[in-house]
Amino acid sequence: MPALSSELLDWYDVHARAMPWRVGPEARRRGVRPDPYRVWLSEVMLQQTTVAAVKAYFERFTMLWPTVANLAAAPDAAVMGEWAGLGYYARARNLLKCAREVVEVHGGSFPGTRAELMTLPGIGPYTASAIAAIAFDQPETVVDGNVERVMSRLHAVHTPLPAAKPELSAHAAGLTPQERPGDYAQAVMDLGATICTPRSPACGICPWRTPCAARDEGTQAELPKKTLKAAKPVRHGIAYLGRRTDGAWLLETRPDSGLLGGMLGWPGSAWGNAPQDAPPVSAAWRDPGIEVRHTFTHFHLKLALRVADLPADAEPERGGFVAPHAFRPSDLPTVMRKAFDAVAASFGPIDRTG
DNA sequence: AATCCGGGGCT
DNA sequence: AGCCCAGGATT
Repeated sequence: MPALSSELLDWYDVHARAMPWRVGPEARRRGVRPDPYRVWLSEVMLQQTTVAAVKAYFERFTMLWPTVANLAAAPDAAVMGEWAGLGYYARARNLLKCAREVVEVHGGSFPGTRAELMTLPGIGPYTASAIAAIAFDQPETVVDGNVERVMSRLHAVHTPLPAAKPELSAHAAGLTPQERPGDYAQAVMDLGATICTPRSPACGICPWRTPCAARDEGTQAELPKKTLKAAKPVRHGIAYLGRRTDGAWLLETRPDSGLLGGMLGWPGSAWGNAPQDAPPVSAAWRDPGIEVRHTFTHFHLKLALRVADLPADAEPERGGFVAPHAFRPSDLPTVMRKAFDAVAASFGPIDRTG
């Protein structure tokens, strides 16, 4: 009887999904090796993010910056703007730090061991193992949400997450083969993404349906168990969308740390239990009667809006003016883009007579 | 160990 | 409307 890993690799040989950053099992057999830069970039983008959401961003980044040296040389604002909409913006800040460290400390080549990769910004236990296994074919064990789910079912682990993490990691490590570790790592994650899904797993076509302990019990849809999460509170705020007579928008780059850190946004109040006025400049602010709703990781936001036409000599206390040709709504994180989309039509044509 | 960080897809 | 996440940094 073949080892469990062999059965999964056989399945992967047939069912591996094509992805822009992936070297499939067939090409690997011909000796093709993945570019560590592309593996790293894709794995960082895939942190807490689905394949469908990542694809367009990956294509755009690799077109603009084909090598890690190209990315390292890019202006911060360009990278943050291209990352806008993908979320978890600390990833983008660490992406640049990491690229520059690879160039300056490692001569432009990613280190090939898990331990060395772990020292780089934005590369933690999961990503270090993924790069070592996929790009450098080292027998490292990859443990992400998919693997935890697959292991909890294969071994019928009823301990709730996150307490079960060590146990699930141990199960995963016990299955990692010495042969084709890169393909195996991707195979387990593909299995979790396509067959061993959170709800309604497709056990009938699963390559591990026979050894699966949860399927024996009929508990596969209940696993992994999780401890209940706290309910999300509602916060309120006000955002100010001001446009000068020459068409320039009043925007600010947010502080490097914290929520939406380093991203472009509309100046506004702090977000708390109740909305409070905090105009960035004295002006005839109007209430368009529109409320933007947005949900972050740990709270719901209800954002009131104010709009104003600002005089040519306006001197705001916060933020700066961005000329119309330099302003791309796609540079904004989603909540800020929602605010723009909600009121953009309420601004009239630009007065070019000054 | 607990908390802080987006956003999209699914049911 | 609530649920699920292809995690890492910070404290």
